[in-house]
Amino acid sequence: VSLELSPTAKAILGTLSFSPKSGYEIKAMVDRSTRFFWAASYGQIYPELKRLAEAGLVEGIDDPQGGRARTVWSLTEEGREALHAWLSEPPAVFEIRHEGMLKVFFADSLSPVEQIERLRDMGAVHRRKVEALRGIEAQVGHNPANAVEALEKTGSFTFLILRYGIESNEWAAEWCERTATALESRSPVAERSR
Amino acid sequence: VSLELSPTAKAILGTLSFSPKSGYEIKAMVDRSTRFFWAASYGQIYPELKRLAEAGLVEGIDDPQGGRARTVWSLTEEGREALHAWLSEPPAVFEIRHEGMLKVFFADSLSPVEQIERLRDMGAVHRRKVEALRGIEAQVGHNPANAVEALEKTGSFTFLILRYGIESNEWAAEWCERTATALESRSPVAERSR
DNA sequence: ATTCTCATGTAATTGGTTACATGATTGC
DNA sequence: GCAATCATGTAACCAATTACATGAGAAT
Repeated sequence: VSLELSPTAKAILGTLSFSPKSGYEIKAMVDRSTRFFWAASYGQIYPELKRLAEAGLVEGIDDPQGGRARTVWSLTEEGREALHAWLSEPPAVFEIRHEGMLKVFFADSLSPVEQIERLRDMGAVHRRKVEALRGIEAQVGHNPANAVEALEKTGSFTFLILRYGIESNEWAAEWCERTATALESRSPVAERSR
Repeated sequence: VSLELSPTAKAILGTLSFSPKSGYEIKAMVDRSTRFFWAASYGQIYPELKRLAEAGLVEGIDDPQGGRARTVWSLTEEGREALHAWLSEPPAVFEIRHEGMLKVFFADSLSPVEQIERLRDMGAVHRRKVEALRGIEAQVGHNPANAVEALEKTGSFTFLILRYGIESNEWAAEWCERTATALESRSPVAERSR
C-alpha cells in the first residue's frame, strides 16, 4: 500500500506531471480545469507543497523573476511513482453537494408553480456550468463534436474530461427542462392538489 | 434576507417538513435519500438541532420509548417560514469531488491500456451508484418508467429526485463505456503514441 | 447470552474557504 | 500614477467525518 495522499496532494502531483509550476500556477491551472470536480485553494496548496517536499515527492527550485520571489516545483522520481500508484488504485471519493437537487427534493410542500420554478432553478445551475465550460473550450480554440475527437485533436485527456463536463451538464439541464415541461402539462386535477 | 441556515440545518428543516422525527430518524432518512447529494452525520445533526431550537426554528418534545430516552423534533411556525424562504432563494451550492474524473484528467502519462482502465473505473463508480439507488427504488416497490411517473405514482418529489439520480448516473456510466470502446478501436498509430 | 437496532452525544482530527497581509512587475 | 497580475503565505473560521462512549430494548 502506498502512502496516503491528501486530496490537495493528488491535484498538485497531477498538475506537476504536465510541467513544473509555482504554487500560483498550480492554483491557476486547477481553477481553469479540475475546479469543476476537484477544487483547491491557496490555504491548502502552499502548506501542502511544503509537506510534499518534506516527504520527498516534490522538489522546489528558487526561480525569482526580477525582484519577485518564486519557487518552481517539480516531481521527484518518488513523486512520479506516488502519482502512478495513486492513479492505479480504484477511485474512492465521489461526493456531491447539490443545493438545487435538495430544494426539489423538499418541494412537496410548495405550490405547483413554485415546484416547477425549483426544477427550472436546478436546470439553470447546470446551464451556467455548461456556459462556463464552453467558455474554457472556446479559449483553447477548438470545437470537438465528441470526447474522442477532443482527445485526438489535443492529445490530452484533460480535454476529454472537459467534454464530459459539458455533455453531462447539458444532459442534466435538459432533464430538468423536459421534466418541468411534463409537469406543466399534467392534468388540471393534479395541478389543483396543492 | 432571511437568516443564514447552515448546510446541515437545510437538511434537518427539510426532513422535518415531512413529519416530526428524532435525531436518529433524521439521520436514517438522510442516509436513505439526500446522502447521495447532501450528506449529514451525527456530529453535525445533534449540535445543529440544539442551535435550531435556540433559534426557535424547531421544537423538541421528550418522548421516551420505555427507558430509552428520545426527543422528537418538529418545525415551529418560524421554522416552516425559514424553510420556505430558503426554498425560494436560487440555489447556490454545487460542488463535486470526483476522484474517478480526476484520475482520467491526469491519464496522459499512462499507457493506452491503463488509460482505458481509468475510464472504465470511472464508469464503475457510476454503475455502483445506479445499483444503490435502484435498490432504494425497489424497496419502496415501484418501477417507474420516468421521473414524472414516479412523482405521479407517489405524489412526492423525493421519488422524482431518486429517478434523476438513477438516470444521471446511468448516463454517466454509458458515457464512460461508449468513450472507452471508441478509444479501444482507435487507429494503431494513435495506440502506439504512448 | 449475544447481536442488532434505537438513541444521544462529544472529542479529535481533517479538510476547506475566506480574508488578510505583503510586495514586486507589467501594461495602460 | 494606477490597476491588474504574479507571487507567497497565514490566521480565523467553518464544516465534516470518524471514532468513541454510553446505554436501553428487541430479536435470535
